Amino acid sequence: MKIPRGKVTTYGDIAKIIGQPKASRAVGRILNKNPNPVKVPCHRVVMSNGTIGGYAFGKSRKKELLESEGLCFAGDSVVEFNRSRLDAAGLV
DNA sequence: GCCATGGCTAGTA
DNA sequence: GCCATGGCTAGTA
Repeated sequence: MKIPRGKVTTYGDIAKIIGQPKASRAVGRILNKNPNPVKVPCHRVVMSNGTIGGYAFGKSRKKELLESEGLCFAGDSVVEFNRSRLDAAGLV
């Protein structure tokens, strides 16, 4: 919920924040079960290389949501990923 | 491309 | 044993 509209973060960054830097994959598994999608913006979590990552309702849906928040895609990659990426400090 | 990692589930006993 | 990842390495151009 600390990720604002128009910004994204990564599975790995969330793992680091919770003090378990190797748990990035587990973070994805948990987000997959998000009981309150959109409200809890799991669609704002992408891969460390700037590609879209997964989504329980399909990647295309995830892309739509992010585009509606102002992000752009080139294929499966977020354009200007480093500009839109929230750094770890922003999550604390 | 490989593999460590962590949370979970299906399937067996 | 699967997977909504990530980091590192070998091998190619």
